[in-house]
Amino acid sequence: MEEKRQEISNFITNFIKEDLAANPEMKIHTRFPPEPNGYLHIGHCKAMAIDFGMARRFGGICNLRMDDTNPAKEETEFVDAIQEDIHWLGFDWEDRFFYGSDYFEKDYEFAVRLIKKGLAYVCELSPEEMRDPKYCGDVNHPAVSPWRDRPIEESLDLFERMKAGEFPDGKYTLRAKIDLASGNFWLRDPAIYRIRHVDHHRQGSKWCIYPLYDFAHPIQDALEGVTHSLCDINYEIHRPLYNWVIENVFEEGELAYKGFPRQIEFARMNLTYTVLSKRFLRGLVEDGVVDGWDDPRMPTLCGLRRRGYSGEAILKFVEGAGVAKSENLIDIHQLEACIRDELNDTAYRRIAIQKPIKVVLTNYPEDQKEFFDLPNHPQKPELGTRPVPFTRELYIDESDFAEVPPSKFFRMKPDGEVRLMGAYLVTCNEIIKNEDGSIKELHCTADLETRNGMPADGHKVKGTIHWLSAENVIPATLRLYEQLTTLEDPAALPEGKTYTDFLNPESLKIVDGALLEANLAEAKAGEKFQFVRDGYYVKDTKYENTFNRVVGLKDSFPKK
RNA sequence: UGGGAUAUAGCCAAGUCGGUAAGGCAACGGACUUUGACUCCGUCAUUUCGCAGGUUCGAGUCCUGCUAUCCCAGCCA
Repeated sequence: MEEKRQEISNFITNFIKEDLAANPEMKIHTRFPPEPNGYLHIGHCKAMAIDFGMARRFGGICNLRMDDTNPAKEETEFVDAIQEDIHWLGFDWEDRFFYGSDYFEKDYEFAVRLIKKGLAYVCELSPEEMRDPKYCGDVNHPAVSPWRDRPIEESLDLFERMKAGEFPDGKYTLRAKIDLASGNFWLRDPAIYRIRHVDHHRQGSKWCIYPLYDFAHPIQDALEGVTHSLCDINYEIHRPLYNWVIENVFEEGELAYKGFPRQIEFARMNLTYTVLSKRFLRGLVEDGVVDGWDDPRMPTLCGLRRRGYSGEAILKFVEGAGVAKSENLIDIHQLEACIRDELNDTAYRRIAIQKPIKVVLTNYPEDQKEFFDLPNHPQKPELGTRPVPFTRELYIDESDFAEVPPSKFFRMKPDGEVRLMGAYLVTCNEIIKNEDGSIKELHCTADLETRNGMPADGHKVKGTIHWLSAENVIPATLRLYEQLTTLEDPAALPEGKTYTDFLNPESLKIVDGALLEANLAEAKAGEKFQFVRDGYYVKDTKYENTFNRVVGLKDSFPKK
């Protein structure tokens, strides 16, 4: 099974195989470079699975690197959360944990090197001017910088003074001298350093100039010995710039392999009904729409974890979705199928009654109590059984009774025989109603000749329902979750609308007054169960006697 | 209109030298069932791989020309 999964090929493995064939000595080295400006969500899992997965598959290694070159956006608090989530998914960077900011000194040296080579210059176009067509050009006209031919010595001096803090934000930039007429805008002398008088979360006030991604990233990759820099397809257009930096910054012998690191891009993953916009998610948290970043409805890893997803199931999903370059919108059913598969195999079965109806067995002695052993898992006897008490007064679920049954209704109905799972066959004789016409209780008689649900004469009984003795219940709260928005394709947001316009008002349904098997009071937070005929639940880590539904037995998301 | 990319079933996706369209999800039948679950069996691209031509004994794979969609002009990553 594991081996088969390893054998699944995609275009990235093919590229790496080629590279390996050309460089038999090469040890595959990748990196996962999240920016610590938020929580990891399921979209990040794809990159993580590819970065760590490729290294694992080819016997190589994968670094973890916090990409923190923009001091204005990054915070220390996210760093720990990111590491925890990666470990939770089962990946490990061993001792190779880095920060992009570790390389600020080197970045600076390399920038100086570029200036000296005449490949970078200090530009003093303001941000506004940079956006002005007069200077930035357009598809048919090249960009212009009046400072492009500034003498090397002058650029060197200005750059040093930029570093020394002599100038305000935005006054100067360092630009790579590449091609102002390129059709690829990222080659039109991109800025590689900017002035920002902002404290960095790790470097404090040491720096007031910071390198930009396009300059810093290839350098980080190269310095760490990364051979394959795998990233999402947005960076495809940046690849020529990535290669330019690698080729022009490093001297002969400074790189482990000629032509490497190599950047390879893949399409990011989109999921139906799942908005991964950080701004939207933050808004939900700030506006109190959800419980926090770990609200079980959130697509964050901590949210999915609290919902009851396992890292294994999420990875299986990501791997099943595949790796390609085409735009995609993956059906959320595919994620659900993965966790349902796992839970069906591992979850202990317990009984929960969402909406109780009292049942009185009129022919069962009031002072009698017996125990039936119910299996913890129908297909796995090795998981054992538990004794479940049975008495004259029981509860069944509202949905298991129909006063006027539709056709093919095999559960409890007037004068119909039904099996109480693992116990007796019973027949409903009488419906006792409240004054308002609602059902107060059902009076039934049990066929006391049956044991463990098998009729003495062997006749077939189609319906089986679950039940709990009135002496064996604890009140509990069930939380049933649906998708946060009603938008099937998050990319198809109608013009002028925001995701908030599509919030699903029924994304959380709280069922109070449910009855659970009393032994569930002792369940540990995070433990998972299947509640008979209802779905898979996990004991909420935040609330007493509260269970979050992970997935229903069938789908929880709407059909088209 | 400049540059970059993508196009195989309802949704993903495999398809190394051209050799006769994997797999998963979803769906639909049916069997089984002490969870209407699970499991099992079957169906689900055959004038077909965005469209149109061409090369070839043979094309999803090669060539030519179209079309559609997405991304790019941050001193974000």
